Amino acid sequence: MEIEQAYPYLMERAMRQMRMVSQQYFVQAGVDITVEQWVVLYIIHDGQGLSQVEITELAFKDAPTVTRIIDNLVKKGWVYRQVSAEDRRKFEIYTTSEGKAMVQKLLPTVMAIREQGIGNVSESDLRVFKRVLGRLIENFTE
Amino acid sequence: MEIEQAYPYLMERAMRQMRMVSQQYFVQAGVDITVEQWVVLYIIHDGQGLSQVEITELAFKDAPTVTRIIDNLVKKGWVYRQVSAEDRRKFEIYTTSEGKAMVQKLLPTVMAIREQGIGNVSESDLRVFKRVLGRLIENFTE
DNA sequence: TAGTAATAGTTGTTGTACTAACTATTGCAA
DNA sequence: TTGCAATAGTTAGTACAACAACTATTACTA
Repeated sequence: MEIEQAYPYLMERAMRQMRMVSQQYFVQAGVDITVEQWVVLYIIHDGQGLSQVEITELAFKDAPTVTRIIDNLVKKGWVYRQVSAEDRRKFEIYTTSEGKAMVQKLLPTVMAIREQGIGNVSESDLRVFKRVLGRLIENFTE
Repeated sequence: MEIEQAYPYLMERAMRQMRMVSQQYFVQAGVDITVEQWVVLYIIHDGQGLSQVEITELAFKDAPTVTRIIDNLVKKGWVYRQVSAEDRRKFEIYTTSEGKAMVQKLLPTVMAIREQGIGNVSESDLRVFKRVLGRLIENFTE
């Protein structure tokens, strides 16, 4: 069937495999966290005090999704919201010490996952791969 | 921020852009269908009489998801289930004439979308791109 | 400065993703 | 042939994705 050779299908499949493997590793590490939660937690950890809009842009997700993921991260005690002093519409989002510990705990796993995916891919192929991804993003941005 | 250069982030972003653009084109074509519904509809159209398990494997989705997508396609009158004569646990799934018409209507759009994504990518870069995707799939399949 | 537009974030709805638990049917083996 | 494992599919629960509608606050403009 021709669809199996189409690049969107291959991308979908690769993403799903990667997500499944990541989730398994998180479970093995004894941490109750989803891949999406990890992405947002890492962004918050890396940029302490970001607003939700800024997180939205960095995570490339929409505002309601980010609201809910942060809700979940707050419930788990890993991040907290603080109303901005300059603009009371805004929150500044920070990691708690538990959140920081979680990032430190998972970071090696995340790096290992990335490496597992492209360990046997040459530098030049990886460059081409990223270049094509960049083209796709451009070509689908009106 | 380093995360923006990581390949999983780029893949996520490219997929999301592509999905958004596809959805817009479907709306412009005046058809109420999601990208996932399109994928499943196309597979059913291409392989008349497939069981849900077979569709599950081809679409690379899980069984409950396929059940619900087919439910939605049935509601829209594009496909129907028929209990298998040999194995009464199974359904054989077929497109209705409306379903076939829908595939014919959308196929050019789908091809155009694919082309829009990689129109300015060289043949050799595309080969490398697909090769790396294949590696990723292998590397994340235990 | 009053009125309105823009911005930040939330809530609700529908559809999909994943897991687990379930029913119905079939296949296999003691 | 009974009993149990495997298979096909569904249902339930939680989380994320996309869209629309909403509140609260800030910024702009006549």
